[in-house]
Amino acid sequence: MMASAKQAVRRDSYQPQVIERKWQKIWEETQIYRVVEDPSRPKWYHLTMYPYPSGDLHIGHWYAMAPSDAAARFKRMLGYNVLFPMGFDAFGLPAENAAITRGIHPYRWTMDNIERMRKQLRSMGAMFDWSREIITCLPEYYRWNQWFFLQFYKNGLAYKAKAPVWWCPRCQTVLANEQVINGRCERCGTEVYRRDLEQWFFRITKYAEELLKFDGIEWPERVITMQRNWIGRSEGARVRFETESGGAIEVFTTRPDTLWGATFLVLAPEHPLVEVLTTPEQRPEIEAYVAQARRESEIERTATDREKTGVFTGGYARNPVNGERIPVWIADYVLMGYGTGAIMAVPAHDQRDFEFARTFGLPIRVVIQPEGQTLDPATMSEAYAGDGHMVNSGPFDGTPTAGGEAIRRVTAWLEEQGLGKGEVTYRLRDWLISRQRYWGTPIPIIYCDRCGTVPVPEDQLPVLLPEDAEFAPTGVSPLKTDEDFVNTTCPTCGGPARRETDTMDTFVDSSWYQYRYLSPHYDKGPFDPKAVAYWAPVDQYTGGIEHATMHLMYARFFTKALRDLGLLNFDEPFLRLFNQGIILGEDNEKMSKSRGNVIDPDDLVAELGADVVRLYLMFIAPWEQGGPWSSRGIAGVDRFVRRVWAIVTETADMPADGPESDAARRLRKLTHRTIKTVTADISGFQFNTMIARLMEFVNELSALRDSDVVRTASWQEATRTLTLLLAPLAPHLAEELWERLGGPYSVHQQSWPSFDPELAAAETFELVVQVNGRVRDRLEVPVDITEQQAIDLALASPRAQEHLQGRTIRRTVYVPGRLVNIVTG
RNA sequence: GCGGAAAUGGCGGAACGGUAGACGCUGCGGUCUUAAAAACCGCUGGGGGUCACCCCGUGCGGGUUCGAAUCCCGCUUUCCGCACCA
Repeated sequence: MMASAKQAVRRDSYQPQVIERKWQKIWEETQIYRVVEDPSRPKWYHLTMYPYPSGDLHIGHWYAMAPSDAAARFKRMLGYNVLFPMGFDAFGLPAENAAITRGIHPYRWTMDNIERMRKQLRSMGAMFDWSREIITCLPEYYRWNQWFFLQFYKNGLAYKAKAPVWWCPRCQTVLANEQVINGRCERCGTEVYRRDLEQWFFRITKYAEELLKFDGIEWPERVITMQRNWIGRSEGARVRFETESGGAIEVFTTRPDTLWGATFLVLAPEHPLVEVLTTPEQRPEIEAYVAQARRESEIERTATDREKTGVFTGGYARNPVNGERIPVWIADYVLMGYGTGAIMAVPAHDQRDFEFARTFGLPIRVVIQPEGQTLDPATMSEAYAGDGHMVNSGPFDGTPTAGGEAIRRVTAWLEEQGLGKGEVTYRLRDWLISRQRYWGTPIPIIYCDRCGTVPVPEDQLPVLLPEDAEFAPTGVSPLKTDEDFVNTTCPTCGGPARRETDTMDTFVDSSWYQYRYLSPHYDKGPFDPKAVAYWAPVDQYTGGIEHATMHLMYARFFTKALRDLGLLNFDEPFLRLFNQGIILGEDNEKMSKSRGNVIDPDDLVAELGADVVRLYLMFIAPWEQGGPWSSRGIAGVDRFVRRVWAIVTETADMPADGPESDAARRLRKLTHRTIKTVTADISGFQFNTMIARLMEFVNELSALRDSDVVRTASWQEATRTLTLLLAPLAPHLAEELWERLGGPYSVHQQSWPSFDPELAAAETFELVVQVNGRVRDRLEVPVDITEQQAIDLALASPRAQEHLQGRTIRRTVYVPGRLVNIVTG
């Protein structure tokens, strides 16, 4: 007897390995996640950032994708036609490194990784529509990068210019920022420097102003702020300073009202006029300084806390507003990439200029006096950047600076005098897309001695990456040395010509992939306009905060550029954005192989099943926050799942022939209250509190497990509802339970349960009685209690009375549904 | 450095300006068992106590408010991004 009962229990215990495999197979056979355009239903496009195929799916991928899947499934149960695609961001540096260090071709390495990761992704049980998979390193994808490049080129959005790159003189190759370790080449340890190279740019700055507008999109405020700061709009004026050695230095200043206080100019070390202005006696020092600056990163150069360095060129310029002769210096904190690469230094009113002037003994002149005090350059300890009135400024003496008044008047005057003009500049720079690498999209340009720069005609796309590339251990791009690739004929004159050997930044691929998913195999253009009309733009985008500025800015730029080319008819690619946090190791540190704190999702799936992993990831913390992994924590979720399994399977075949007792009615109310709160939670991606509510619900069911309530309609409603509420979170578990409850296939084609507001409403609440803001009593009262009744009850409370002894009541504060606060004198 | 964010028990976290610590973990005690595991039940911020009670408590220092974890000002620490990693 005992033995067979135990066996029966064991045979019917929760076996995720069995049910997960079973349902994944059935879902695939019945293609329930395949989606097509359906104008009869509202669409919902949920996009989660596609992974780089680095090798194995790690827990971070799960953390991005599993809750996204739950959100997408929830929308589907609400009746939306939901598109939830997946693909691979397949070009990039690691594949090329594997080729160099291990002799594996980047294509092989990448495709093998994709094969493995695809399997791992399937184990998650997500509703990805695999028929729409995209892989960016395949010609059917990257030819459209080339096509976009050509459209941009034709429309002045792609251009070539010199820009600095990290150069290793030993390897004779360009290095990425991450390949430069403490100023040295990661491969050979040689000290590296920045060298100018002709490279391709996309003119994102044309859209700087529009990119500052976030109308119609619901993005986290912090991302919007970061993008605003990244674009860095400044209003000011451009002013010309004539030099004595010929040529003029143009500076941009946000404070034209301080022009009379400009006592020297500072050029970026890379500024073209440095060469002209430098006097013979200053030359050795200047050249040494320029060489030094080329070894420093921008972060180092612009650090405001380090000691100011710089060198006098020996040259002078004229301050256009007062004719004063002022020296021209160079300093590394001035960057060629911002403004004009030259600044006028006003040490009295700019902190960096002040420190520079103090370091080198340059004059400081006060031209803005704050009201009620007098600044003296000799005794000032820092620059004064506040308001006041102009002094030592010729015709403008006495002009108040408050409200930008002085800036407006001086700018107008500069324009009148022909000395300068009002201007807006941006910190945002044009997007440098050239990479001196093999594993990327070839830039479709041909150089002909006779015809110059010639774009590859559209009908000759794609320009294919040569397969038989040689990967030198130095890292020199194999395209450069591939004669068959480089040598071609000019499309215009038919003469001998050379191909561009630079490839594109992988951010080009990810700037429009959201549209390729809509018609992944369309070959008449980058996307089928009909599919775009139905699905685009993305309704919900989810991914890491690390993409706040670059990827998300580039994708916005692409959408606006494609709109202006007539390819799209909307302004923004992603209507809503959500950034998930990161999962740390059990030691609260970032997961890394060297720390040995990496959690492998494959192991967890094998041991506990995908549903438990999914649930735990959603339970661990608020999704936008993330947090440390805990083996103990996931064991708790495993217990929860087993309890759900036991309660539902044990009572699945129970007849609902019992009477609806008070306990059953209370359960019914709890069921509806749970639907209400859980729906609100999942709508806002509050998965952790959603699961906590479900745990409370299950704890209650557990308490009733051995009572008569299990034989009631209320119990059946409760277990069916629980299964439906779990469906987005734990899709396999829910499907299996649904089947055992006798529900029709598939639980994922059912509607999200709705609640009866009357049943979900509470009948009483706990009225808190405070005296002077401190809790003194709690009273169970009906929800429809009036203010007067609540106050009377509070005043009558013996516990409150104790604290009211000998005091005068000044006032009472009533918060409906919550509390009464009695305030005494 | 610049830009962005965060800080609550032993741990992860919960909390429309209104009961701080839901839910889970850990720990302690118990039920069941020859025993253990599992499962189930109870307790679990600190201090005091006359044990149906009081005081303290949300990184630190101020402020606003009848009332502050929550809002404001000033700090500290930690994390993320900084344009060729993706």
